[in-house]
Amino acid sequence: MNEFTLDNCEVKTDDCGSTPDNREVKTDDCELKYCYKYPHPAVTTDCVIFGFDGTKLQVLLVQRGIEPYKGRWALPGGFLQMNESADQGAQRELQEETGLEDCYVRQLQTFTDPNRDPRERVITIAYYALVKMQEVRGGDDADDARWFELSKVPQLAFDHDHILRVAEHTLRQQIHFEPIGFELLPEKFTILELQNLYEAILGLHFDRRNFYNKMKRLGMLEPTGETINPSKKKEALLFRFNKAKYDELKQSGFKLEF
Amino acid sequence: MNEFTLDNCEVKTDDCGSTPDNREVKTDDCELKYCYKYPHPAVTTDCVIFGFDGTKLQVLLVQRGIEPYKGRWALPGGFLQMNESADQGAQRELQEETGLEDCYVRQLQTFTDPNRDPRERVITIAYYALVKMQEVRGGDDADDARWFELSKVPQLAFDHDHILRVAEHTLRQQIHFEPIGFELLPEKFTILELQNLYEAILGLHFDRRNFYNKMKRLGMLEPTGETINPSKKKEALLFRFNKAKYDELKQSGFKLEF
DNA sequence: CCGCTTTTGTGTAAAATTTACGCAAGAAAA
DNA sequence: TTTTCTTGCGTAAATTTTACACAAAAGCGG
Repeated sequence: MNEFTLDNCEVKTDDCGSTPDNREVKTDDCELKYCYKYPHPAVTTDCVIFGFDGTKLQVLLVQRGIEPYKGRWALPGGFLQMNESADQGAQRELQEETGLEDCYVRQLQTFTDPNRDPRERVITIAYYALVKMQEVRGGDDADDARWFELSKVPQLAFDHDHILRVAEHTLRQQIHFEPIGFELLPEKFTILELQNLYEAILGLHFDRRNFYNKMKRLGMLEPTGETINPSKKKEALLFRFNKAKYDELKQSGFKLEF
Repeated sequence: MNEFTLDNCEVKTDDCGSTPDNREVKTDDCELKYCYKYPHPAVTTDCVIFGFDGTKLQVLLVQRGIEPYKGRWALPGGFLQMNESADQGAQRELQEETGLEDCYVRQLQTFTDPNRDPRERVITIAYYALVKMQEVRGGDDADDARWFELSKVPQLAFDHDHILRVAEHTLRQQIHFEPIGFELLPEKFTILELQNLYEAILGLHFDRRNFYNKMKRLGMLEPTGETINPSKKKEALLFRFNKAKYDELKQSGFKLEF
């Protein structure tokens, strides 16, 4: 608010309770004090949180405690605060849900169907995040949050099924340009885990030896010298992602393909 | 509004004038009748409209008639209506500005910096559109709309410079997966025009003969039999985009690269 | 009309990359 | 001890990309 007036004016009186952290709060006996000449939609952020267990892609969902869609699983999310950007809002939601501070979080798309929420007009700015599952602490409060294998996600609340499909599609596209897969893996990983991840994201199958050769040639994998033995057969080498090498390659204009 | 109540309630009284088509309307003497318990941001859509003149990429801008940023050029846009999706809103803006009905329009990103509008909190859902410049009629009203060569865009209003940069980047990425270039070309075009377009979008230079061979091998160009002679030297063959062939290739899982 | 230059259509050999496998060593299972 | 997995690493053939060559069409200056 400053020297310019807008046709939609906001009028603030005194405070009337804490600001809403999510859509669950339900109080009707309170003054409606934010008034505009024209209707404004409510704005939320929702976040598709992807994880990887070494074999399959997973997504973190929360169970709704109230109507509408009470009992259904949904993407974690909440109302956008007036003093934060949507990026900050999504990061805040993610932190509340997983305890993680610095993750790969990107805006996905904004969903605006006038009827996507049965209560009032709500548009949601959707995000997707890639996290290392191992570092996520369980749900803060009761266990209303759970990882689901991507192929076993139940029907979700609102249009969240649709949002999830868009997120999967975007992840598939994104991996062609950035090595975002590494955001989903622990610091040290085997080639097989890396290949499983790429196969899970792209829905393709690669020849094990060709995948190995290609990764080696790209030079973005750095041997740790350590080995691990999950299969109880031959020992497998552990690698870590060589970010310096990736940045170097990116500068000289290279294209990441699989 | 239905059986579920939300902590933010909307109260409608009688009508108070037409709904706003854009942020330019300025009336202060009118009742503020849309009230919510918590503050709601205003929501607009803005559209980056790309065109191609055969050599350079262009963008359609409008000149602002009022404060803030009066006189500055800006992306065409306006407030989101409560009964339309953002997609419909963007399409409507585009139609008003260019007269075109069926264009390639995609959501770009939502910009939510709390201070991006000096008047009140406004978030904008940005879109980008690809149009055939030849088919665009001049600005409806006075000539407040103009095409700008991408490299000659002046400083824009609000955060529209930033939005434009994001749109350019997205266009560059998008062209790797879909032959969206054809949306920018007239129905019949020469190989040289197509190459100029790809070079303009990607910021690269290709060898003319290799580009020709690659396009030919992909099989998405269909000779029209006609020729054209813009250079006044040798006649150039005119092609059209073979969408059927593209759809066929897409189904068998091919990747578009340049 | 004649050489000269520009523009366009088409090709081809070498370099690089992708694809399809082969092979052997380590370790548990039979 | 033999078999069966799993993993590390290599290599030849097919395909694609890259770097050029060449000639026909057409304007231009003389």
